[in-house]
Amino acid sequence: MNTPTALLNLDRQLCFALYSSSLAMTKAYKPLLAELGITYPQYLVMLALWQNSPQGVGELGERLSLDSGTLTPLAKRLEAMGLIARNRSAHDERNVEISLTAAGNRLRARAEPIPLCIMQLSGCQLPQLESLTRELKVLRDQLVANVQANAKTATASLPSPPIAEHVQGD
Amino acid sequence: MNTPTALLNLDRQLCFALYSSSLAMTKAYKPLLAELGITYPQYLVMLALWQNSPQGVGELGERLSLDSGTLTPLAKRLEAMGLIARNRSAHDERNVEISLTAAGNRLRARAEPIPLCIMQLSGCQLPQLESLTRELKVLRDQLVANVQANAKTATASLPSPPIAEHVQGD
DNA sequence: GACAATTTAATTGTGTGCAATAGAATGAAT
DNA sequence: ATTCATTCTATTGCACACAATTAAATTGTC
Repeated sequence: MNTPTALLNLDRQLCFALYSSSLAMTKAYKPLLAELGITYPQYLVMLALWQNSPQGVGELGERLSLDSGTLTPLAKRLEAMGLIARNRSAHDERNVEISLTAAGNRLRARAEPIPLCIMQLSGCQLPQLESLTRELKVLRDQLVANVQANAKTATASLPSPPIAEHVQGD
Repeated sequence: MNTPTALLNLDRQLCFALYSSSLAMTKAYKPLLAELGITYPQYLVMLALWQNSPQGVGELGERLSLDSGTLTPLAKRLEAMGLIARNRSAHDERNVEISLTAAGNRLRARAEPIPLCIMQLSGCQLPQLESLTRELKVLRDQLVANVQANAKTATASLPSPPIAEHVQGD
């Protein structure tokens, strides 16, 4: 038997390391955000709004790489909590502008200690976190760009297998 | 105005870098996995099974850090596709053993070119990917361990704010 | 001004993730 | 043997993610 699984080893997959550490990160935030009454994706939306308050749904989606199918219900929940307001733009009625309410602004103060809590939970020093963050952003941008490019040229992604149906069982 | 947002800047958040690159990775896999007829989490389950075929639901959940609420319906879909079988253990009827079917085994051959495709899409060299994978696993394990420990000692997570309600608006 | 093409958000449907609960099986103590 | 706590998987309910479709508003062209 050859070693066909070597490259498919779960622990070698960058994708799984990403996936599992992202889920672990979400779980680390959960109790902290529970005190603010919001979820992790809602927190990301609030972060984006704290930086730039009236922001269109499309803009926000671009920033967070989420589409309207995700953002619309999420924003409605934040609106129901009174943290944000949603209003059609006066200039272009197709756009929905999302803005912080007073309560949404106040929440920022309560969120400020969170980054330090997370840094402690991560067990890393700041420079290490920053370097990892930088590397991940480069990876993300590469993936987005290359996947985009591949989708345009379309067609060939996986090399079509040589119809090899005679595979030895384990 | 002080600079309270500095640490809350979205682009400085490791959490967001993780989150967005993990989503980008999922999107990179999607067209490749579509040819196999499976989703990304289903692919992770198959990776785990290709390494070790009869595996209990609990074992699998531990390996992938997913709970039964996620795994049960996912496994049922893989079963409906004929890629795996689910059987109660003879020794302990509480355990459900998940094993690859012949079709599940055959699928491995078609999955083998995937890692190289992803490596190309990531725009990185192998050593770089390996080092990033290693760093992420360390981070994940740190988070899991520390969050676990914190949950046990319970109570204090966020420092209770000094009831500061007088926040200047933007 | 009418109208086709485009842009934008919302809706619908499927598949995760996960907390909380339920329900069955096991093992230990009586 | 019965009871009780424990250990498993399954179910339920809620909140994402995202593809595909719909619907409304705008722009460009005539």
